[in-house]
Amino acid sequence: MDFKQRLIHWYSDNKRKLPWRSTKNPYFIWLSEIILQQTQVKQGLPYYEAFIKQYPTIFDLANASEQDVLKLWQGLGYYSRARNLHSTAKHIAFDLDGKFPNNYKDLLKLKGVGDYTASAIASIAFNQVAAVVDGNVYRVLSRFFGIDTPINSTAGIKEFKTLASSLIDKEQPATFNQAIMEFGATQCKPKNPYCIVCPFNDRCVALLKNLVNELPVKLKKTKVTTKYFNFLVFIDNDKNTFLEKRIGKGIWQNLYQFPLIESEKSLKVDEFQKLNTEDTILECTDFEYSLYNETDYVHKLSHQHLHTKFWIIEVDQLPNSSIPISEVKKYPVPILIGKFIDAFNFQTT
DNA sequence: AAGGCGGGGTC
DNA sequence: GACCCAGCCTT
Repeated sequence: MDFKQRLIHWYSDNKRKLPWRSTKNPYFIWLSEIILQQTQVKQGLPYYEAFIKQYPTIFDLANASEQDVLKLWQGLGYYSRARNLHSTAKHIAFDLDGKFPNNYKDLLKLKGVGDYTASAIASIAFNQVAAVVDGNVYRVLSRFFGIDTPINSTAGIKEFKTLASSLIDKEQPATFNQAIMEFGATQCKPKNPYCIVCPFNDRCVALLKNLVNELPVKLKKTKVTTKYFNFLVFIDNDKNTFLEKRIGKGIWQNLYQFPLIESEKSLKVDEFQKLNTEDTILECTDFEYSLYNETDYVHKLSHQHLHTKFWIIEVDQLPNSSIPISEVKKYPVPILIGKFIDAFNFQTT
């Protein structure tokens, strides 16, 4: 049997039952693919279920507010996916009259849809012969063929795309694509792959040359920067607080947070007080504050380690731009803020 | 071509 | 700790 035959045979025996595998609805396929970008099935699954329940059609999603979409996306990360998802839903619903693009070329034009996702939707929903290359495919092919071209180099991206395109089963592209990804996810894993029972262990170059742990090759490592965040949790006598919307280009765009002061280092209580006195950040003159967490909570992102302090600031009355504490949970917030809200008992204040 | 963008899981 | 995950976008 050749590669594709043996792979598809393995898939028929070992595939997981996943909800997006029992539909050809391009809206559902698209939704699942966006959710699964850089996200493991286990983590994305509950979000997929929540989205199809809340937004059964692309028109439901298009008619929602971005804030509501972000709220449902809360905790999944890479929030540009949610913003692009909503934007593209509106585009398809209103500009394209609800007609989902049905080929690789047109799918690629959609915001948030790159080569991988366009290939996935084209093959799975429309049976087009378009090879997917995701992290799983890079790993499977680099090991099976013993290719050490860095997978994130321009040459590597091109080489693996060409290779996958030459291997894909033209009679069943949807099955082939899902099979090779499933194989990479559950069998040819990054660490401790199941080579002993692998259907390819008679001719996997990496296994035969003892290079399984060396492949695939990836360039560079991400440099992590450390930042110091001070969130100001205002509370007034009427149980109001402040939230601000994050704008600009950085992390958590369009999500909400307690007013933030970034500092060069972790602030002690007197340093925080000095900062406020000098900069008159707190316009209210009559207030009491306390530090919620004595030791920084360290929130780790891929590129940033956020050393975070929450300062509780009690005042008599906040301006009209404040919101009732009871409404805080309506706003999409970073998981860091969400965990604080859950842990901090507003009622006792 | 390089860097930014989340949060969770594994080893 | 380091690395990975059904990648994409901007510069």
